[in-house]
Amino acid sequence: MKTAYDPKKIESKWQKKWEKEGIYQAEESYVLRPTSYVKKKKFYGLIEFPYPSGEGLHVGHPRSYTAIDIVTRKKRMEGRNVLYPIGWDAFGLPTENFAIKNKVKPAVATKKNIANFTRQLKSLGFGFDWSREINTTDPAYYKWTQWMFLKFFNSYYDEKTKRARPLSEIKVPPKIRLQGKKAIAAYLDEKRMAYKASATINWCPSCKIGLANEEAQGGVCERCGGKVEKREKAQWMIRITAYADRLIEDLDTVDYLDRIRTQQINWIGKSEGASVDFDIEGQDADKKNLEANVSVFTTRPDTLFGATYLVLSPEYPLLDRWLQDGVIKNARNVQEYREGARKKSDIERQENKEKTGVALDGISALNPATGEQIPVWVADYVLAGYGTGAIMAVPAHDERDWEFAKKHGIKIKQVVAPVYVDEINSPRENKRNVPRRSVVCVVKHWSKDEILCLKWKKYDWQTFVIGGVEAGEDMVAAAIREIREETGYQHPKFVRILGSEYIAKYFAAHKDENRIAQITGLYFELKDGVREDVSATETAQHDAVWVTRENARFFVRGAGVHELLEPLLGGVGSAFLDEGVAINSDFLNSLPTADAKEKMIAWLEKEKKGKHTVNFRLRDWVFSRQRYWGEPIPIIFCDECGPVAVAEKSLPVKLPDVRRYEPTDTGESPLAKISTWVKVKCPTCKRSAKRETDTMPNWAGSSWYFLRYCDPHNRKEFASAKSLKYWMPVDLYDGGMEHTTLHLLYSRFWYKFLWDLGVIPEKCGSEPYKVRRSHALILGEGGVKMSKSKGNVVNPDDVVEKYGADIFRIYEMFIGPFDADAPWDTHGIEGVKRFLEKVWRIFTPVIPAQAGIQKHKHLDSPVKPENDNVETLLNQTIKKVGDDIETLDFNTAVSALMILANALSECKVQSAECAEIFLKLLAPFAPHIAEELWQKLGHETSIHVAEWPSYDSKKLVADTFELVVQVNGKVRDRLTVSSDISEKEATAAALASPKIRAALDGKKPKKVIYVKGRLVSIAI
RNA sequence: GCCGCGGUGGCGGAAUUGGUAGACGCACAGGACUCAAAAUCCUGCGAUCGCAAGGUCAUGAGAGUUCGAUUCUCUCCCGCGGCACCA
Repeated sequence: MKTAYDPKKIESKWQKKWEKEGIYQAEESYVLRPTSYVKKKKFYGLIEFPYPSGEGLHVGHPRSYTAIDIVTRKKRMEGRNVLYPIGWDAFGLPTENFAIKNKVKPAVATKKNIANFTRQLKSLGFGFDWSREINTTDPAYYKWTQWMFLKFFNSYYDEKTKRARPLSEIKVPPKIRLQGKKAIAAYLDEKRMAYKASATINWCPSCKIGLANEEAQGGVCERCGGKVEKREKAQWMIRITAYADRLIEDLDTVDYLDRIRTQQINWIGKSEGASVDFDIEGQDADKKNLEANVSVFTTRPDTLFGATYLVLSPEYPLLDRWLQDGVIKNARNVQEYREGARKKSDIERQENKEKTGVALDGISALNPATGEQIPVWVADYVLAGYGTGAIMAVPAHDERDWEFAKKHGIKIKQVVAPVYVDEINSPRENKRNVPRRSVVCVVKHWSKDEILCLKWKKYDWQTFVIGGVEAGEDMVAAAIREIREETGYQHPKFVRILGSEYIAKYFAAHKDENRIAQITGLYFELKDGVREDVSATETAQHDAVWVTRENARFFVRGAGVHELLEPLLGGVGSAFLDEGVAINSDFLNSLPTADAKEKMIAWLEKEKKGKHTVNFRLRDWVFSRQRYWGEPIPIIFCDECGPVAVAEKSLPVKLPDVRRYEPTDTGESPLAKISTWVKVKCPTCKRSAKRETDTMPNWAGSSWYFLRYCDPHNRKEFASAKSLKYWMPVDLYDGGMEHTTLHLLYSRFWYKFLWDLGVIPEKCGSEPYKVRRSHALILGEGGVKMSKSKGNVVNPDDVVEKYGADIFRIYEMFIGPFDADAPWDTHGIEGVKRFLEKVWRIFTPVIPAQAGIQKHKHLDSPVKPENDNVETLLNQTIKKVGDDIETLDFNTAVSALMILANALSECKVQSAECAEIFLKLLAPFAPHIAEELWQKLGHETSIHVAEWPSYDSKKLVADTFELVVQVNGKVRDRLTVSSDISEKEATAAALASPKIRAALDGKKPKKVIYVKGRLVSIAI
């Protein structure tokens, strides 16, 4: 009797059995069962452990979990010792807010939410190893989070070895040691990896919490979406910036999705340049000469000659002193401006980009290159937090400075590059076959008001191609006139180059098609041969100058000159050109031919006026949260000893069980009110002291959870070295893009730090995750984001209730490419339902007849002879499904299974062998139905520990194939031919075809191309 | 503005190193079975011309390379994501 496919009947049955038998439990690395091998290869698959919110599972969760479930199931079937763990990232705001609203304790709410999540996850049949379940709010877990915080507290970053080291290893300079205990302590405090400092932080007034930079992207709170304010507050900070370089460099050693990689690199924002010291001149109220200098950071030291003023951010520290000492004469204006800037929120600063500022009266700076006195300004377009908080402004070469200078009437001076043209050979020859030396100059147009301007001496110019984005036709005409006069050359050619369209137009007008190719070649030459990163777009947006002349020297004005010309020509210096005359050409000529930036840095270093500097956008990690539901920071403040670490043996510092835990407006943690908890004795001097009352951000617990999974029940260590050596690094980690600059960055940093200290064995490598992939969103029906307010949220419980786990899982895999957003489609899931029903129908009737597993040598031939034989398709499917799982192309893997099922459904009789293979391929995707049918086939052990099928590579190709015959690229005929057909035979067959003969129409083929196994292409 | 990704039927999406564009699924239409419905099965399904055989046009637009381009190159347009007064 046929029974209908009823997921409800089978799914919970198998879920219970699998759990009871523990088939998904990872084997310990060191406890070996008699049946397993000593060197069983491991596979560590990881998903981001969920935050157990009150809302329960979202349909987005299973997309990630099913994907990694499929991969790990395949690995298990391939004989790997698989670790696919699960746990809870349970500290944090949403639970706390939920608890406040519903008047329950966060711990209680968490427990309830976890129970609900557990039920939901189990109903989906994931192969998680529940015996390793962890929970960040469990004191046995956060004990180690606190322990690690103390590692940060008690370590410093050794710049020489580029590694974090224990603070005990630091060598305190004798000078400081002589100053006594306090000085030593202060010295050490400054070096700590975790340090408390007063800083301007992002404060969310609605969450009443300080946020890390990463959590306040775009000036908006990551949690509630509200506007973020600036607040001055003493905060625990973690020195992630020390690792900025390594966090970029080591990306080369791992396999991350490209966009994850670039996003991290962007976020860290490395830029290389120089710091330049400007001497400041001025007098204080007592007419005493000021002795001060302002250091700035610039990525364009080569434009130093063009620096015509200096700008300080409103928060610049020296300003306070100068205002106090009466150095600044217009103190009132300056103070007013600073107040105004301080009040502005980040958003206001972003929205209103008009450049405001105040000149500092009574102060000037000296340009170290020109020796010129330049004004000093305060303006809020300079950010306090980046670089030194001050800049040198080069209005001729920086848009922002340009805008500011124009508005406030500040002098603008260009840096001009003289160019030697004899360094490059032309790719083409002139009419007399003499190799012509030529040069291509691409000059960025830096403002709308200025036009590219050429200065030339009396040279014998032959050809010019000149143009400018903003240059009008009249400008070109004027330039032609000028060049005629100057050179006496009567027929210079000018083209306004804006891209190939313009080139084509120009030369089409002159009926000179040859030239088009030449010009196009020019661009290729520029791109491929000279400088790769001059993109086509860039080329089009720049003015181009093309000059063919030997030993010519000319000057080109405009920003970007050096960048673009240097690598091309190799011989450029920097000089400051005023009114067309190179004032400082002596300096220029004294420089060797090398990169202008480097030359300038070398000069600065020689003159002790600056040095090579690298700057990062990344800031230190703000680690304090003024909320209750987080790990207490295990620090005690003592009036005598300062911040003191809680003794290791006293960990964990448990969260006190309290009645009231609402946040406060004062910026203090609710814990501060619990005096019985706050008052403690100083661990060092035993005097009365106070606990730190801030808690950690929820990124803390998630920064190392993957390590705990390796050895989750260890009471002596966060994980044993042995287990870490075996399991780490994670082989495959999937998570959301939204964590790229948060959790992913933090945890990489955290891991590197522990690795530096050696608490993670060297052998594990410096990166925690070998492969990082990212799933995309599941959108609501119609392609909009799912949200409660739109009422388009799909609840996984409902889907499981209606369709069962297997259909749900396959649907989510089939919905589209794993890394592309896809809308939920209520009809689409019906198709998957039909597929599994079909699978059920195909295999149930045959099974009773063949119980006991007989191997059938020959697979039954399909009903329809024109179908390829099933054996080939079977082998192709084994390959396809296996390969697709490796590359996470689940949608096409499911499609391949459907194709095979469709073919099998046309067979009159099914063989057990074929059924077994099909079910094994299906098992990772739909574990329940595969297991049910598998056991009906007579197996007693689970299909999920059965061996993954292998394919016969000889049987991937069918006996015959359809040979396509093209004439001039168009398909004219298709012939069914034997797979081992030779080129000669194929060509002959093609030419013999009547349709082809008709298409040839008596003409003789010029060329015949044969592509093996595919086509014959005839050109006439 | 900068960086990254993408643009293919009514829809989600396939297409190996350039080699039959539209696999698989959905929706839709017609048919078989049925008293009927559901389920299932069969057929069709990019546009256009044609009774048909077959032809022509089609992968955001325009060009280029090629016997042959969704794929490679160039330009332009549009969408998404990230960063953004980062010097």
